[in-house]
Amino acid sequence: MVRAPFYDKNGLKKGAWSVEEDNKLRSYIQRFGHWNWRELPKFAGLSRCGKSCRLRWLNYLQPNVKRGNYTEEEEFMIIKLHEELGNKWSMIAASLPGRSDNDIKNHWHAHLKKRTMKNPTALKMKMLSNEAYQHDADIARKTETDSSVSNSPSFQIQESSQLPQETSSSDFSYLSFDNAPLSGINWTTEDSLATLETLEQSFSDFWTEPFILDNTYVQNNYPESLADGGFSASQSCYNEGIDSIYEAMQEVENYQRINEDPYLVN
DNA sequence: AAAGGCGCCAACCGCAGTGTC
DNA sequence: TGACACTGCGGTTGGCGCCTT
Repeated sequence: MVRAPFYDKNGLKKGAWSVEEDNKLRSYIQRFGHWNWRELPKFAGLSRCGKSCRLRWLNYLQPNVKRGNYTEEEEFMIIKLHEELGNKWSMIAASLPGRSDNDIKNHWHAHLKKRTMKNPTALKMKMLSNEAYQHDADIARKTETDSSVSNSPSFQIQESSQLPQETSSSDFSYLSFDNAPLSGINWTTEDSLATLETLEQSFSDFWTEPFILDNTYVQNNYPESLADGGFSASQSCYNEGIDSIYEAMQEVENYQRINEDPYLVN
């Protein structure tokens, strides 16, 4: 599965990471943080280049890294965001907590790309139906009172999470573009709730994370100008993605609602 | 049972953007 | 302001494991 370990001409180790190396890197970063990737391997006692350490940490060793078993919401988000952002894997990853850009990229090439290529119209149709539904829903919402708590997205999300399992799983079939059922996914009420909470969290994180006083995170993910309240090219780049991510969040909410009402989509 | 092909994923590589001197 | 260093991103590759023949 992984490349056999070997040493390059500079004496740097390449290829698969050993458990011992993982432990060294993990314990060093947990203790001291990653202040300088280039220098880090020397201090951590690793014969690796900084890049390799960084990649290993981000894609594998970070405590919050989620592995395998993509939920259908995650897949939907990836498909939707990829349609709007293209191969901006880091942007897509920003809206999927615990998933690395590399992981998402691999999942796209291994699974989702084939599905969308096999039946692109099915995806497009679904997108359009969601947009149409969103439009109707917006109009309906405007007719109701603004003070109603039940109109808040979080309330609706919680409502939809109370759905019986059968209803939820059957209505996700459009994601399976070759008409084969999605395998390995057990859509449960708990999953639904957890995923939606995750999505809410992710959207919330998108706004709040730049201001978290975790110097590691700020140093590596956001330009200082953001924390300073200034403006930069990088900020505009982030802003560019916000709309798409927000739209994708709405799409996910939409099909949760659709699942709630079996008469909306057939 | 063995061989070959394919899928998947960890890891590498090169380039671009940003920061620092 | 230009050169250099560092970091992050996206494309690509190597190779293990599973599946098919």
